[in-house]
Amino acid sequence: MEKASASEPVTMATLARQVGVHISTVSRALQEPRQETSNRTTLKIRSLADELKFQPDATASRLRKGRSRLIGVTVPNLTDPVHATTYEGIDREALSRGYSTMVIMSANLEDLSPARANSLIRSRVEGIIIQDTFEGDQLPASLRERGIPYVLCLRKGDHDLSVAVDDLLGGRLAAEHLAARGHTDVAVISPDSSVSTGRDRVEGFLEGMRAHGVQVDAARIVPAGFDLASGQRAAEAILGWAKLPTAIFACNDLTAAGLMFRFREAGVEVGRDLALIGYNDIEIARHLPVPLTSVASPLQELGSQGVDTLIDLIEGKTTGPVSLMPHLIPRASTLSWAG
Amino acid sequence: MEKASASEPVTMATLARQVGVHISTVSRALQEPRQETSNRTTLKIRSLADELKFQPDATASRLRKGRSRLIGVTVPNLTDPVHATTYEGIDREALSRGYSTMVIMSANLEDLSPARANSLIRSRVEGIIIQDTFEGDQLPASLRERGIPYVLCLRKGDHDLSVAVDDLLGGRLAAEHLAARGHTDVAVISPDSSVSTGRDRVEGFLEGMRAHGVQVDAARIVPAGFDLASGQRAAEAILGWAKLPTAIFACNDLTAAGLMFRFREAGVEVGRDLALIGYNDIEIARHLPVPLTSVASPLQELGSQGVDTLIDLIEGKTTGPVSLMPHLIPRASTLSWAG
DNA sequence: CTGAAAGCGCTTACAG
DNA sequence: CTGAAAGCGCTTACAG
Repeated sequence: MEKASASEPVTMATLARQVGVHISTVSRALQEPRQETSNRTTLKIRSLADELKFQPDATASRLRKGRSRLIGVTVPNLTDPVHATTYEGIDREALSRGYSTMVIMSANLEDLSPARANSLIRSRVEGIIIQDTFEGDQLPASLRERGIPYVLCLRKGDHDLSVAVDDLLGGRLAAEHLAARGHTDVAVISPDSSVSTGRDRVEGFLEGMRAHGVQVDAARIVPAGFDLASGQRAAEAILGWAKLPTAIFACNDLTAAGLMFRFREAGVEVGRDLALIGYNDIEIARHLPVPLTSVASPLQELGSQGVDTLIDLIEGKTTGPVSLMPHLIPRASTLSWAG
Repeated sequence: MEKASASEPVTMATLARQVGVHISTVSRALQEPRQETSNRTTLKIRSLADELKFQPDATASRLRKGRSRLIGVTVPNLTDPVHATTYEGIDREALSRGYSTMVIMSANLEDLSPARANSLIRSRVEGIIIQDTFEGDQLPASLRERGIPYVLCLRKGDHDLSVAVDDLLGGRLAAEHLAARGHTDVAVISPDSSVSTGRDRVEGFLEGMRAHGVQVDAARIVPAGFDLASGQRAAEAILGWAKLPTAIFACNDLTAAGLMFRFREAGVEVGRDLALIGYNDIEIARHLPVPLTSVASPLQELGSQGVDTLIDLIEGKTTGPVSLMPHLIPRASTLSWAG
């Protein structure tokens, strides 16, 4: 509650004065990583720095070195556990590589124009991980033009280096799982088609079903978002159909949970009456009343590879896109269907 | 993919040279907020800045001004929607007040010592919002000693300015709701008692029940965490009791969901066989198979008040602690109990 | 209004 | 090893 009287901030000049050396000597003594030494001056400087709890001004150091060791991250929001988990992976890896991260939630901004990176650019981040790209996004081109290294993470773009899960494969895995269980009348919940994850999962699924001789009727593709409420609305729509499908691929775990909950209200038991597959295998999936079969994405890993790729770019190393493998985790929501 | 040839970065010096004026004139012309003007030089500078997509180096500006306009935030993690939502509220308000935020996830750090704020201090944040404090936390004292303004948000501490929901009241609301429905045999799921939210909710609840003449047996207080899995474990434990309670206060929505799911597996239907109350009213609460009665916390509001309070502190204004009111949202999980 | 100078707190070649 | 100087990109009192 009480605020210490704002005493003069401790700078290297303070330490220099008190030890009686030149400021450049202080700077050298405190250089990270610290070398083992028995130099008395160095030791004296370090112990005084500890005592006064000196923290060097990163602002000044960045300015002088021309390197911020800062990575910018743009996310749509952090309340979606998919984005939060990926960002956690990014931050953890960035820390271990000696970088800090700065995150921008585009949900908190007025518009999604390239301007959403401006505050990051002003902070002179060395590169940007774009986790919130969408169809028609101008940001990547704008960064390319300015020579700022960037990587798309989670979602892909048409002409940009991306670190993502192979969502086409994920969709196919879901299709194969259902096809192998004899499902031919299936529906797909298609989340926001302006982002690659939604599009690819649906496409991979349709392709996978086709490979098994099943053509999914366009009328059985239901548009939705990435959340619970839209899953419930989708269930509502499906309940109005003349005939229920025997299986549904939801492209997203929260959406799947919404479907499951709404169906149950209507007396349709997922697993028994209807097979259901989610996507990402977030924590809740395995804990739902009927444990949810889901295509697991290695999200933490995704974030950490995103950082590694970006740092390669920053350091001028050659790198390529990264595509991580999803895998399907079968659970009761697809296993107890009678057929 | 291709990286633009890293052309010379555009600085104010670049603009000055091209327009043929002194750099200080450029600085003045680009000062925010921009004044309307018809000064030709100013207009020329601004249009060149736009053309070259000049973004002033905030690092340099911060150093010179001695103000970073940066707020640090420490959170335990961001995968918990409670913390993510609060942080979103913080970031939104900070933006609208002209500040940026920098977040530290303590889950990504080796230890929780006061050192978790060091990178924020090195970045010269003007103040810190501590969202992850716990019993015995040394960080607040350490910041006080250094004269760095800070506010506890969400969780409270013993001697620190905090912006929090009145969790004692929240616990009491839950107790009153249950007592009014005739429950006398109740259990409490007590999350991590090293954080104030857990302690206060339990204490308020016990007090509220006592006010209605109900003494909760210590054996009916079950320790747990803030997540689904620990709710399921708690349900497991309760299912082993000789007699089930008629109502449970879970202190957390995810924990409540875990209880609900595990009970259902065991044939115990929440709402019908057992009343259940969660806390925070996160999105999932209303969407659960049995909609969950929950004590709603205004988390976005909490974050935004946290920022306002911190900025008051930074600007040397007098402020006091903020306590926001929770309110109970009754749903089926407590309404259909037969009594 | 504009220019010239000083300085924010560091780091780093360059001498000694 | 240490000191002295220059400079990173800004901003801001001070002159003119």
